[in-house]
Formats: sequence, structure tokens, C-alpha cells
Amino acid sequence: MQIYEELQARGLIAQVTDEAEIRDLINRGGARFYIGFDPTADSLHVGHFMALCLMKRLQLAGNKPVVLLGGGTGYIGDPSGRTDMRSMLSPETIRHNCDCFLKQIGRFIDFGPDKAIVVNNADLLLDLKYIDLLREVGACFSVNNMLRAECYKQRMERGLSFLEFNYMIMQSYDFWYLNEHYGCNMQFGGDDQWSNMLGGTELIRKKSGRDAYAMTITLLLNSEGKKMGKTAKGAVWLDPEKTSPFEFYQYWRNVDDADVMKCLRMLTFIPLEQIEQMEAWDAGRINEKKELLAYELTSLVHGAAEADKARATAQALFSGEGDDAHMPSTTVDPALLTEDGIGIVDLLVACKLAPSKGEARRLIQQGGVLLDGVKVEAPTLIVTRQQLADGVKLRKGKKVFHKATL
RNA sequence: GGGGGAAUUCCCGAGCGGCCAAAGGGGGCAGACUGUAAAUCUGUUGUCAGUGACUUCGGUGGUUCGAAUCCACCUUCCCCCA
Repeated sequence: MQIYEELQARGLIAQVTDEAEIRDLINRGGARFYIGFDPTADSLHVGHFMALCLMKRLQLAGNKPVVLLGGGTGYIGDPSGRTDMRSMLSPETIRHNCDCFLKQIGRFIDFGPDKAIVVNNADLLLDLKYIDLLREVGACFSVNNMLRAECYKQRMERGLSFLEFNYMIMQSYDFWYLNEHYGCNMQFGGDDQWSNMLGGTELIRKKSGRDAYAMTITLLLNSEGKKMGKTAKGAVWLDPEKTSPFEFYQYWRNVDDADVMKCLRMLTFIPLEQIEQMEAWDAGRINEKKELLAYELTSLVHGAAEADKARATAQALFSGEGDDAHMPSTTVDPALLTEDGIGIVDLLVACKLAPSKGEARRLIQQGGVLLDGVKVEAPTLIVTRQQLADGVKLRKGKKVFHKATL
């Protein structure tokens, strides 16, 4: 099976500008393609991960990737798929985020000689001259068409600033520039980027007469139609400092039954034949699939060693076998202790298992806290110095485990 | 440029000058049921302390015994006309 067919079979392809051409190009390794990453945070997230996997797949098939860092477009902020304006990032933040991105991307993409290149669009956008740009590029865009674009539609109700309106122009300019200077003939991106990407192909056609292609990958939505990779606390990050490998593992371990097969297909590199076989497994093995999914993804993002640890920890906590040495833990600040020890309420707050003492007290009253496997009956309980020195295991609810030591 | 409207707790959204820490919904958290799933039901959801204190309703001042609620100015946003 060739790469295009595989992408298709995995359900990754959302929209393409010219299926026959694109199929031919990437199957014979003739694509020089780019994917843009806007530095909106100091870590990549699951959406970026999909894009990087796509990049890797295409690279393995002989195509040349161009990683485009949005050091320039980050000054504007893509309004696509947003109901309100992004907060403006400072130049320092943008640079810092770009640096963080590049480090993480290096884990996935082979930047060996002639394998891939990195371009930061700060270098091509920040020094543009307004009037020159308007005449050279602005004349090629129809405001009427832009306003009809899907990415602006939902903003027409809430308001769209001129700054954000220009995002499409900048992204189109990127594509044109990469086409001119690097022979880049294809752009990939999330499906929410479709209109921006079409802007680029059209600009290239108008300016140079050449054809360029665009393809979007399916957004990873759960069975309720919401973007995956988000939790109540925010995104699931790839940076282990922001989302620990264990948390990352647990996120995938807990996906909805209905989403498991889709995730396996779209996110992992497990061969399709193997995934097909799993389709036939009986319902009782659903948890095996989830473990595999969680393990594979953790391994891809954090390496096999971290994935092993995360799996061992999870098995220890939930089924009593395996190694619990890598449970999330907190070393309690001695200053918080009195002579006797520390109150359970303060301990919960110190371990960040509860945001406030009131919340901690409520958890205990509702029977949601276990100390070394025993339900805590009263918020007045004291954990002694000795207990803490030996290390205590706290459990909040069914799934949150934490070790506290001195 | 002219006219009109809005800003409330994580989000949406209600809120007669005192009975407002603020209805209702969503989301979150916990409990029951389960498979570390979903659905359902129950409780809970500003902070600190136990029935009281403190901080909160875009910002700054003011009126009042008392303001989310009234007034002035400021900021931001939306709508209509140009």
C-alpha cells in the first residue's frame, strides 16, 4: 500500500485540491511540502502531533518536509475556528515559543542533510512594506471571496478585527514565498486551515501560473464532535513538564470506547493490518486496545522508557500489579509542618490535589479521599511526621493518585 | 462622524437599592452503578473559618445608613445610520 492510500485508509485525509496529482506526487516522493506551526504556546499539543506524524509519514515515503515556524504570523493570530480574538503575544513570547517548538519538533522529524528544512516566517514577513504588499499581493485577493470563507464566517457575528482578517493573506504569502524560494509545491494542515491554504494555492497560480496543492488532515474529534486532546484544565501538551508522561498516558487510556479504533488508526504507526485484526476482537478486550493506544502514543511522544514507566504505574495503581514507583509525587515543604505533622486538608492543598482548603474539606466530606488505601473520615486528621517521612499514598476519587513525602 | 445597546462567578445567562456569594443551564469535582469507558441518579461548585468574617458583578470616583442594582467619567465590545 502506498502512502496516499495509507493516509486515506487511516482516515487522515479531509480535503484535497487535486486528488490525482497529490496522490501521484506523494506516492513517488516528489512532494516538497510544508506545514506551518504558529507559536501560540510554549509547547506543542495533540493537534500538532498529528501534523508531525503526517510529516514523518511523508518524509519516510521520500518527500521533503519544510517546517514553517510562525514567528511572523504569530504576531497576527489565526482567527480560523475561533469565536473570539486570540490574545496578542509579545515578540519575546513568540520567539521563546518558537524555540520551544523547534526543540520538540526535532524529536519527530529527521533534520539530517537534505532531509528537511526549517523556515521561520518572521524572516519573510516582519520586514514587509505595507504599500508594496498591498500592490503585490493584496490586489490578488477578493474581499468578497474572503468574507465567504468558512474560517471567517463564524466571526462575522462576533466581530473580526482587520488584524486577524489579514491572517489569510500572510499564510498565502508564506506559501507563495516557499514556492518561489524552496520549490515547495504542497501545503498540509489541519482542516480548519483549508481556506487559508486555498488562498495560497490561488496566489501562486495568479502570481506565477504554477500549480500548487493543498491537503488537510481530519481534525481529531471525539464521538461528541469535540476536539480531542483537551481537558478541563486545558490542552494535553507534549512537553513532559506541562503534561507528565503519566498524565499523557492516562488521557489516552481513558478515551471513550467509541473513539479507540479511530485514534489507533489516525494517531499511531501500528500497521493497518494489525489494526484491522483488532477490529474483530470481542468487546471484552476494549481495555487492551486502550492500553495499547496509550502505550503507543506515550512511546512516540516521550520515548519507550517513559511509556514503560507510565504503563507500569497505571497497572500498579489500578490493578494492584506492577510498579508504582513512578506515581506523581510531591515533596512537602517542611515549613508547612507543625510539631505533630500536617493536617490532611493542608496536605491535599500542598500536593495540588485540591485548589483550596474548602475544596479539600469537601472532598473528604464526600468520601473522595483515601490515605494509604483507607478512607479519610474527618478533615481534622493529622498525618504525622513519621508517616510523611515514610511516604504516604493519597488517592483522590478513583483515578488521581499521588505520593507525598518529606 | 451620528445614534442605540452591552460588560455578572470557569462558560452561557437571570438579577425590584437592603431577604445577593448572587436564580437557571453547561462544565468541573466527588459519591452510587461500572470496565480506569459511556449513560443515569445524588451531592457539591468564591476564600478563610464552622453558622460568622472577608473578597467578588469591566475600571475609577460619587450618591446613600446600605449598591451587581442609581449618577459621572473611563475602557472594551456589539448593533443601526453615514
